[in-house]
Amino acid sequence: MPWPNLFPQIYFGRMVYNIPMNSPVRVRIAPSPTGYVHVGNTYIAYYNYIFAKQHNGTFIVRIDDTDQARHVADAERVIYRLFEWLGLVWQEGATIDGSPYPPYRQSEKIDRYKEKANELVDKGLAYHLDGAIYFKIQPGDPIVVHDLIRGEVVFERKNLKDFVILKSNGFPTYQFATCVDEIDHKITHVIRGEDHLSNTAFHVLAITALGGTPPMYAHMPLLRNTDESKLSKRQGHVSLQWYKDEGILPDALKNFFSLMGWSHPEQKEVFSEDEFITHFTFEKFRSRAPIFDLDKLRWLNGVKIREMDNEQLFNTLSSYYQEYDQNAYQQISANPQYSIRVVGLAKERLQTLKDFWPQNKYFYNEYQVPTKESVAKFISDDAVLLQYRDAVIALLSDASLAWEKDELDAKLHQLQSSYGLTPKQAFMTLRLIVTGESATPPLFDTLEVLGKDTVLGRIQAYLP
RNA sequence: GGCGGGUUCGUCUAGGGGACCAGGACGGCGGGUUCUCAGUCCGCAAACACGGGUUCGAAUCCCGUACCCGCUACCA
Repeated sequence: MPWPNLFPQIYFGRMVYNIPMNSPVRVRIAPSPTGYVHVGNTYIAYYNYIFAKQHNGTFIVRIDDTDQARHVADAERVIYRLFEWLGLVWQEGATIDGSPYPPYRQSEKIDRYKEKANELVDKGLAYHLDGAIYFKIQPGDPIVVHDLIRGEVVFERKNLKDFVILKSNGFPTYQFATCVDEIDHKITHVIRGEDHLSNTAFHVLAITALGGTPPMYAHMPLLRNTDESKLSKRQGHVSLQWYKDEGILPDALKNFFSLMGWSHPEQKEVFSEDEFITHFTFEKFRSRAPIFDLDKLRWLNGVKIREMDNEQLFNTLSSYYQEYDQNAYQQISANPQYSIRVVGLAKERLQTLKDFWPQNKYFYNEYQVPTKESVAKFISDDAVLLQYRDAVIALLSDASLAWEKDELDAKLHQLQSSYGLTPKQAFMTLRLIVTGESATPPLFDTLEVLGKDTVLGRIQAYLP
C-alpha cells in the first residue's frame, strides 16, 4: 500500500494540491436519479462533454445515488434518455459495456467507501466518533486549489472542521464518495457547480489522503432565476424535459448554454457545437452567475429552425409530433412532399417545434370556417362579397390558369382592382375564407401550396 | 456570524490603464419592405454597485463598503 501523498506540490512557485496532469482528459457528470434532470446540471454536463470532446478525452456519467430516500425508480433512465436527446455522448458509465472502472453507481460500491474510510482510520488520518468516521484536518499550510475559472482559491485550515466521511448508518457522505470515485475513475478535471467550491478543500485533502492526485477543478457559476435567486423549480423552467416538450432544439439549447459565461472571439451569437469546441477555453470563462433568459433561447431556437433545410425540418417536426401529438403526426406524415412545402412557408414564423401545428393546421384537415364578423371587417356588404367570391371561383376554376403563385398573384390583383376593392379587402377576405385564419404566410404562396382543389372547395363551401 | 465566490444596458456579454462621452446580441420602442402574421433591413432608448486611493489619465490597478450567491449537515 503506497503511503499517501500528504504534501502539496510546487506549481507556478506556489504550493498547490492539484496540478495539471499529462494523462488523457477524463471528466464526469454525476447526476442524482431524482426523476427529473435539472437544466443547471445539464448546463454543467454540457461543458464536461465539450471539454472531453475538445481534448479527445472521456466523458463519464456516474450515478450519484447514495441518497436512498431520493432514489426514484426509472429516474436513471430519464437521465440517459434526456442526455441522448441533447446529444451528450458519454463513453463510460453504467450503460456502456466494457467500461473499465465499474461500478458507476455509487449505491453499488458502498463497501468500497467503507473500506476506504477504514483505511484512513488505520493510517491515523480519520477517527471514529458516535458511530461515524470523521476525517481529521491536520494543522499545516493553507490549502491552495487551482481553479480553471477562478484562479487560485486559498483555504486556511483553521477555518476547516473535521468532517464526516462515513455516516453511522454505514453510508458514505456525498463528499467522501465523490473523492473515492474521482480516484477510482481516474478523473483529471472536475467541472461542477460553484456550490461545491467551498468543499473543495476537503476534497483535495481527502483525495490526497487516499493516495490519489487531486484533479484540476473548474467551478461553474450557478444559473439564476429572473430575481437573481438560484434557478429553482418554483420560478423558472428547470426541468430539461420541459425544453424538449416545448420543442426547443438540442442545438439551440447547447448554443444558448455556450453563450452563458463564454463568448465567441468574433462576438458571434449563433454557432455550431464544433465551432464552440474549436474556440472554447476556461480562461475566458466568466464566473458571474447568469440569469436564464428564455426570450433569447426562443430567438435562438427560431434562428436554428431557419437554418435547417425544409426536408430536415420536416423530419424533425415529424418525429416531434410522433411523440407529442398523434393526430398532428398522422396528418403531417401522410404526405411528406406536401408537408415539406408547408414547412417551407411555416419556417419563418416558428420559434419552437410546438408552434408548427397550431399555426399551420389549416393546411391539413383542421380548417375552421371563419366567422361572418371576421370577414365583414373587410367586405361588409354581402352582395359585394358574393359577387367577388363568384368571380374568384370563376377565375380559379379556369383550366388555363397555371396554379402557381406568380400567376395567382397577377390574376387575383387584376380581379381585385376591377372590382374596386383595396388589396387589403380582397386578400384578407380570401385569406380568411381559404385558411380560416387572419395570420398566415403570404397569400399566393399559401394558395399555391394548398392546391386548387382545396382552395376551390373551401371558397365554394363558404356562405356569408 | 465565519469562510469562499461574485457585481458593465432589463437580460446574455465585449472590454483587462489612454483606441470607451463603453461595443455586440436578446428583449423594448420607432421606421422601411407588405394583403395579414412572421422574417428581413434601418434607427432609437438603455449599463461600468458605492466610496476612497494610485495615476497626467481608471470600467480596467489597490483598499474599504454595500448587495447577491454558495458553503458552514451523520443532504446531495
